[in-house]
Amino acid sequence: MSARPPHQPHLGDLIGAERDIVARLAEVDLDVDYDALAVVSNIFRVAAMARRRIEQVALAPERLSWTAFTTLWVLWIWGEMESRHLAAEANVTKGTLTGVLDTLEGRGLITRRRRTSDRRLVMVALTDEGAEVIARVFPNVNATEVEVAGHLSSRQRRAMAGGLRAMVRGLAES
Amino acid sequence: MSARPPHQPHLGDLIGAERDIVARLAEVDLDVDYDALAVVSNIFRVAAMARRRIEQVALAPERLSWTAFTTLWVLWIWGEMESRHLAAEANVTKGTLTGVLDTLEGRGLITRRRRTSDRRLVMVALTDEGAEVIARVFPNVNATEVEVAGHLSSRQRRAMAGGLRAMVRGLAES
DNA sequence: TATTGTTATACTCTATAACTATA
DNA sequence: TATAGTTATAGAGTATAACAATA
Repeated sequence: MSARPPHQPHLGDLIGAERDIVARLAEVDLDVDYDALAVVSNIFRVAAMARRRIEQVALAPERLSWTAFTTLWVLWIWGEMESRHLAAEANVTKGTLTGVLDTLEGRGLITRRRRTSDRRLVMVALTDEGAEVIARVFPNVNATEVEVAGHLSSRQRRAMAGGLRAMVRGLAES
Repeated sequence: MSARPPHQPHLGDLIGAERDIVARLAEVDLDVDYDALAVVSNIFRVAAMARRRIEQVALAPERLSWTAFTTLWVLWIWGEMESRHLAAEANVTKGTLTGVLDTLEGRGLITRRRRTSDRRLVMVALTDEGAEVIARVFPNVNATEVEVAGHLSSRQRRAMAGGLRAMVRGLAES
């Protein structure tokens, strides 16, 4: 039982929140996997906090949306790429990608060209200015990532990275 | 150097992707914290995959959006609550919450009532039907969480949960 | 017939800010 | 003056489906 009065939820008191959840779910007599709940719900918490911070600190000053940044990043790392692969990498539908590419093309950051061998395909590449933008933005993104992961010991960081990779691999298969 | 030909990115080959990133960032001669990059970017990956799966498996059949589910969940755990606290818990702005509550109220899942002591405040609570819905939906959400976290050993799960809590606490303070 | 990219529709969520009613 | 909730606006993302061009 929590000593905290009702109508005043935890608001950042994570351990207290988790205790409340256990107590409440015991009341309603449901069979719950609390370890899985803790892992997944805290991944959502960290992801939301980190994304918000990156958007405010690194992306908003450059007027880049999250997806626009991801798109530039993928093109920066892997170079010119078919549109369908770019959509898969950036984790957006092809419809969404069309809109994002329209915006980035209008701002002169990417180019599109039809493939001659298969004229259904569109190749997307960074322009010089697009490369300049992502090279300027990424260090600020990484600095925010350092801030986020900096609350871990280096041992914790390694364990986290390993566990996350295992989850990504497992989810990609199933 | 990767043996993978250009124009065929990794698409699920996580280790290969991370190797490509290291190689490419060395080329452009930027000082990068790869540990922080790996932790944060893989948190985003797992969060996106898990959220998509939960939405498809558990929420879509009940016609609940992610935020609507979160709202019902918070009310289920902590009971009747001031609207401003509910917004903070559900991680949405008060404007967004107004819209979500309109929808849920229209479907008879929650109620709103003005506080008489301070008539600026609105108290939000589950209806009986709202409690039935969340009690029916949550086990399916938790089952998906088990699927997501099930790719970890129990030792990894504990390490993950601990690390994530440390990050949440650290981010909440700074 | 199947695939790629584009277009269209409808919905959800976001940030921001103005507005009201209350305190 | 400050606060809580509502309303309004514009933008970004989603799913779904229809469509034209191409294979």
